[in-house]
Amino acid sequence: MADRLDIIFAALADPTRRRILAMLLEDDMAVTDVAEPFEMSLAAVSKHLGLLGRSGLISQEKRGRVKWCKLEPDALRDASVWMQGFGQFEPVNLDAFERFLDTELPTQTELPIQKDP
Amino acid sequence: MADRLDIIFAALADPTRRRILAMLLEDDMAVTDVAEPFEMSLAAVSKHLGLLGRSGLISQEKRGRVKWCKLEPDALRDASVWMQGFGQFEPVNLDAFERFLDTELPTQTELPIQKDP
DNA sequence: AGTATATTCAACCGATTGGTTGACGATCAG
DNA sequence: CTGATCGTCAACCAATCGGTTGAATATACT
Repeated sequence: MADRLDIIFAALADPTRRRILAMLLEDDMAVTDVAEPFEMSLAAVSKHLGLLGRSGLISQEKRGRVKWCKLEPDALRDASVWMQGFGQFEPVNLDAFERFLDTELPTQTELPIQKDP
Repeated sequence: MADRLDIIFAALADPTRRRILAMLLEDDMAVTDVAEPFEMSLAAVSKHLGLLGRSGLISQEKRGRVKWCKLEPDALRDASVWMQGFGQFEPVNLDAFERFLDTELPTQTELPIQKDP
C-alpha cells in the first residue's frame, strides 16, 4: 500500500533519524555507537534503525555480535528527483521528473517505481 | 518542537498530499476543485491542505468565498539541499549542505533555521 | 429574505508512531 | 562455565494521523 516515496519521506520526517543519517555520512557505525549520543533507550534507536533499514536508506550487516549500519544514499535518488521537479531553484533533470509524475499522478495506487539501471 | 524539516518531510510522506502538490504545479486551484478527483470527503482534503499550508509548501488566499491554493516551491529548498547533501548523484551545493548540517547535527533541540535572505 | 455554495470545525474512530521497560537470544572474554 | 556486552522482542502508553460525519460559518445568487 505505502509506496516507496511514502516510506522514504516518512523516514526523513524524524530529527533523530536525520541525525543518524548524518552520523553515518561520516562512517559506518555499530548500533550501540549510533545510540550513544541520544538521550533515549537503545531499543528506541534500534527501532529507528530498523525503520531506516526498511526504507532502504541504510543497510545493516551483522558481524559477530555487532551489527554495522551503513548509509545507502542511492535510496534518496527517487525522492530527490521528485523534489527537484518542484523546486525549480536547481538544475533539474526534467525528463526524469515527468516520468515520475506519470507514475505518481494518474492512479495513486502503487506502481513499481522503475529506476533506470 | 518539530523543526521545519520535520514538517516538510512529514507533509511529503503522504501520497494524497504529493498528488495535490503535483496538481498545483499546473495551476492554482480552489479547495473544492482540489478535492474533486479524490475519493474522500472534502473535509479530509481540507485537512491535507491545512497541513500543506502550515508546512509552507502551499499558500492559501481567500477571495470571496473560495480559498485559492498556490504551490510555494521555495519551501522545498531546505529539504532539497539536505537531501542532495546525502545523494552525491546530482550536482550539489556542498557549502549550503555543510552549513545545514551545522545547524542540524550538534544540538537536536530546535534552532531557528537561518536561511540567507 | 431565503437558498445554495465553499470551506471549516468538532467530535469521534481505528491505526500508527515514538517512546518506555523488562525479558530474551547471541556472541565474546576470562 | 560464568558473566558481560550487543541487539532485538513484546507489551504497554500517550500522542498523532488519516479518515468519517454532522453542524456551523461565510459568502454569493435570485
